[in-house]
Amino acid sequence: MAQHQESGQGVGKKPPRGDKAQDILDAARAEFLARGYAAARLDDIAARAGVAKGTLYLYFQSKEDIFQSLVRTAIVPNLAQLETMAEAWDGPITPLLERFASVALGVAGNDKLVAIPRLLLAEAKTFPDLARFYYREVARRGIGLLTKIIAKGVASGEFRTVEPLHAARLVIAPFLLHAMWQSMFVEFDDNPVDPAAYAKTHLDVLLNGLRADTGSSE
Amino acid sequence: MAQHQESGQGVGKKPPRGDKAQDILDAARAEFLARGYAAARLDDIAARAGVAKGTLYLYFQSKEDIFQSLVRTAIVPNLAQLETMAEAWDGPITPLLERFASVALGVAGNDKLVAIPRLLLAEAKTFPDLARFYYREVARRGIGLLTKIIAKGVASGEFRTVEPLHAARLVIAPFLLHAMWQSMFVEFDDNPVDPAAYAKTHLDVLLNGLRADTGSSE
DNA sequence: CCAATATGACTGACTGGTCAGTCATATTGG
DNA sequence: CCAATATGACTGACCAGTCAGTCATATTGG
Repeated sequence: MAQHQESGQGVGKKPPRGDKAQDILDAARAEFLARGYAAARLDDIAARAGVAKGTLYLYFQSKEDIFQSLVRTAIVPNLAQLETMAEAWDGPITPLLERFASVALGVAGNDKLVAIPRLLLAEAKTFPDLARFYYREVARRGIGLLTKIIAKGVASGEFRTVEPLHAARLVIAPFLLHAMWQSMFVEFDDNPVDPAAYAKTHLDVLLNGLRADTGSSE
Repeated sequence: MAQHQESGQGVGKKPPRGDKAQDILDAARAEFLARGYAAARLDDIAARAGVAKGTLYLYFQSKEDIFQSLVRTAIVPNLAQLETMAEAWDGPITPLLERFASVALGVAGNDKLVAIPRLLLAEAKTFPDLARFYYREVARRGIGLLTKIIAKGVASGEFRTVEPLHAARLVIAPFLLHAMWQSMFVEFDDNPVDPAAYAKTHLDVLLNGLRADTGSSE
């Protein structure tokens, strides 16, 4: 019974196959997200992906391998793009940070993108290799990028003297909080914040706090 | 079935053993923390607590009940204390926020305290009741407290006009980021930040950003 | 052009191990 | 001596991973 076939529907000829591996990863993300790594069942992942359980093993070695693939493909692809943009940037830093914030706002509100770090947070102890990978490819890289940008702003006198590594964290922390809050509490959060307005307040306060114009001591 | 009760428990005589329920909860926290809820084994929890598996069921109904008890006893007890302090506070808001920050710094660096929200973040979808409980008793309450404080600062003219709910989040976000970063990456973080210095930079930038003295527009 | 044959992607019933929860028995202390 | 408390071997459900079999499609050769 049962076959598949995506034949008929065809977008053109009849590619007998969409990318099954990708279907499986999408299904896996949804299941892992909903139940956690340990509690997610391969039967459910297979069902959601529209394949039989055995098929999973044609594309992946094990449940763990599926999880790993998921994490490895989740390196926000924007990161490289942001790096290039930052590299080329010439004028004042403030608008560059504003660009960053709008990207961050999009990421923080996108459940698919937030899902991976959230899972990894829960499973970091179980998959130290993955945690290390994520640290290197995403966390350290992202913070490093921001650190350089802030340092440039400090050097140019646009910002007052702060430890750039600290300030870099201050830039993204509010987005992280927002993402976590969302994913835990959406369903029953009375008095939810408007993400765009929140981001605006954040940047407003942060930039005002970083700006060199106050004669503040210290 | 099953009943528990901590009857005698006496602090007096010579309890050959302290409060077993508490021992079990401590052991459970450690195991849940290390492996996640689903992967933690009751056998291990029992072993770590120094009791037999059956004993767990004299004190708790089920694995889920243990987890729930853990979360319910984790309401940072400081919260009530902070609420009282804030209530009574009279002078300028800035030093009050500094007090808060130092408490937050302690919490963010304490693995035992961070463990619970981290677990809950992973399991929120599986235990919506617990998530709601935590939202009401910790998250909303904590944010509410900070919101009121900020609002007072805005009303008094100490801070410029900002949405207090947003600013409240800005206060704690960097501590959350720190806690998450720690628990995921400690083992291989080259270039770790000094928590106290980081907190200092945070407050410095935030307060400078909130202060009403800049003639800045907006 | 159309059998006959070959291929391998895909299936899903099955197995073997794991673990939450039970309960008959043992221990403790009043 | 008998509750109350504690034990740990046991059971039944559950699920990751396997593998013998199916069938749609491709290839061959008549």
